Amino acid sequence: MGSIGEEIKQKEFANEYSKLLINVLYTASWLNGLQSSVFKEHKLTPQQYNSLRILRGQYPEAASVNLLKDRMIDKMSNVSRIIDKLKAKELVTRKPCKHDRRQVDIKITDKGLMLLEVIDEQMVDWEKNLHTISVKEAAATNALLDKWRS
Amino acid sequence: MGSIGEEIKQKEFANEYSKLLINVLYTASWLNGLQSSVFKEHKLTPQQYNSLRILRGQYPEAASVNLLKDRMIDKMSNVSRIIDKLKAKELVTRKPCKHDRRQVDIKITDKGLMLLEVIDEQMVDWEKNLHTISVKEAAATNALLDKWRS
DNA sequence: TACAAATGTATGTTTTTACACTAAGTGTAG
DNA sequence: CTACACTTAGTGTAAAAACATACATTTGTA
Repeated sequence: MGSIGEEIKQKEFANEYSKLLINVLYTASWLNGLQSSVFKEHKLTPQQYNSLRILRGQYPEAASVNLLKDRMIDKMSNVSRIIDKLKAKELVTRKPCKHDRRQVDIKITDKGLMLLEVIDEQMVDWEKNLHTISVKEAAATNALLDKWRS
Repeated sequence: MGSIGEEIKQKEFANEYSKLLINVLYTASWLNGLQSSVFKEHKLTPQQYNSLRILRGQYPEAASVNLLKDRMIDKMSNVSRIIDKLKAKELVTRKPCKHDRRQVDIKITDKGLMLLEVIDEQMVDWEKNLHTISVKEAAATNALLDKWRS
C-alpha cells in the first residue's frame, strides 16, 4: 500500500534513481499540501513561515535579505516581496543597516514570535502524522538524502 | 559536506522527523531547480513535462483531465490550463469524448512525442548526477519514503 | 582619487498557482 | 419522465513565483 508506483499509477520506472526523483518530488508535494492546511488559517504561505522561522533563529539579531535567501528551503524565492507581506502583517520590521547601507536589517516582531508559538503548538500535533516510521528509519532517510545530494 | 543542517545553516532540529520534513522539501526544491534548467531550453514547466509524460504513457489512447490530475505529481495543479499551454504549442490535442460529453480526450501529438524523446536523451545524462548513492541505497530510500507517507 | 566590478536589494513584467465558482452532462430514485 | 445529486471540465480573480533588469552602495585596484 502507498508505494509511489501506486500513488501515481505508474507501473514501471527506468531505475531506482528516477523512481527516487519522482518519489521525493511527490512526497514534497504531499507534505506541502499537509502543511499548507495548517498555515492557511494563519494566512501564511510556506515560504513566509520559513522566513519567520529563520528570523526567529536569528532573534534578537536582525537578518539581511541575503542571509534569509541563503537559508530558505526554496532558494529561488523572492525574499524582498516575502518580507513586504510579512511587514504588512506587522510580523517583521525592516530598517536600513547602519554598517552597510545597501543592506536592510530584518527582524521578527513580538507579534511574529507569538504567531510562531501558536503555530508551533499545532505543528507538534500535526507532526505526529509523520511518525509512521521509527526514529532510526527517519535518521537513515535523512542520511541517505544528504548523501544523495552530495 | 552537504547535510541538510549545513545547507540551510540550521544547527538543530527538534527531532529526526522534523529534520526529514525539511530535508525532503529541500531536496525536492534542489531537484526542481536542476530539472528546470533542462526543461527551460524547451520552454516547458515541470508540470507540463509531467503531463506530457503521462500522456505518453497512455498513448495511443487518450486521457481525460481527471486521469491526468490523478497521476500528476502535484495534485493541486490546474490541469485545464496546463493543457491549454501544451495545446498552444501543438504538443497535445483536445477533443470532446464521445461516450461522455462531460469529458475531453487529451492526446499527445507526434510533435509532443518527438519533444519527449529529445528530452529523454538529455535526462539520461542529467540523471547521472543522481548516482551518488548505490542502487541499493536508492531502493532503500524509496521504500522508506513510501512507508513514511503511509 | 577615480573608476570598473561586485554586491545587496528592489521592481516590472509575465506566467503560474490557489481557490472559489460556474456550467454542462450524467445517473438514478421516485 | 422529472427532479435532484453528483461528476467533469473550465473560468475569474487575486496572490505568488519566475526571471530579467535597475539602482544604490561598497570594494578592489590602478
